Amino acid sequence: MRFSSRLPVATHILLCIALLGHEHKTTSTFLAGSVGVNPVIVRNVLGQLKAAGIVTVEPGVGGASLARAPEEITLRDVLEAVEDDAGVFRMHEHPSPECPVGRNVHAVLGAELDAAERAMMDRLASATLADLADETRGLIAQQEQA
Amino acid sequence: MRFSSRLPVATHILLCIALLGHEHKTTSTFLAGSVGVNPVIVRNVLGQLKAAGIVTVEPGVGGASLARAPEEITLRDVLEAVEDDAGVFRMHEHPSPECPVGRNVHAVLGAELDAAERAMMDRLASATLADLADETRGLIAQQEQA
DNA sequence: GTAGGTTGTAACCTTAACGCTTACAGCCTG
DNA sequence: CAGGCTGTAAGCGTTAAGGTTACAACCTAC
Repeated sequence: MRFSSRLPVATHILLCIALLGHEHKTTSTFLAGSVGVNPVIVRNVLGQLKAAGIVTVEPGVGGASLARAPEEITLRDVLEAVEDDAGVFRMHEHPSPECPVGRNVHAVLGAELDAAERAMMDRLASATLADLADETRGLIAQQEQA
Repeated sequence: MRFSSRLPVATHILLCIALLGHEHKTTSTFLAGSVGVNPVIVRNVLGQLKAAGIVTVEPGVGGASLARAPEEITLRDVLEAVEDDAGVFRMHEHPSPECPVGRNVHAVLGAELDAAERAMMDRLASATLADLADETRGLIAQQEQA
């Protein structure tokens, strides 16, 4: 039971664009070098972020930039951009309709699981790309001082 | 990015034990019938719940019962019993240590993802088996009335 | 206009996880 | 001792993720 690494990869990409975009051309090859994955994966993720209106990509010339202010991009936005929206939890498929428990477990447990998922999503929605960029900038400054 | 169905299966099993345990012998075969899966899967889940101190199982004679009061069993307990504790989110493995972003993304993003996971876990911890059993009992009563 | 670098996809492969099933040893009660 | 149950190992099929290669479409520089 584990999430794919698409959210971390996408966030890494966005941080690179936000922090390094002014001094490097953020091509898929450059980003792939920082993230440590194949450039095709970067292009796929970038495509999903573009479809969600989070970034713009220059075909031909190369490079990506943010389509919105970093304050307007939350981790929830990123997660929903790169993962399918089928929900986090998956019920078992064939509870017996003859059993009084099997007949109702879907409704009772489903409500609880949805609430748990919502709690996680709300937390992710409270973290913006601007927050993460600021924190990262702080760490970089510390490291340069040392 | 989806969870396995072990948590729903385990919860279903516990509800059966809590609600039907006094009138049926809750063998793995009986439980498998209600849940709609193979008896071996029930035995495996039951084994994990037993290891976590949530149920007791009678080898030989057959049948399972709750080891604690339903009020003392939360969905979080169940989740931790049946899923490995490696954490929900998984970072990408090879961010470049040469890139200032790659060097710090793990710390910055990891803290945020941990907080989101904790929010979900806290929500699950607030739902007890007693709550779910009560709700289920309510639905059953409604259905019998109709 | 052409060469070089870039994006956008499609196709294929490998690996890992999940769930299902069969099989069998060990245990208990009637 | 016979029958039913638990505990567990082993193998199979499916699905998803991630990596890689390949190639068409696009843009800029020369």
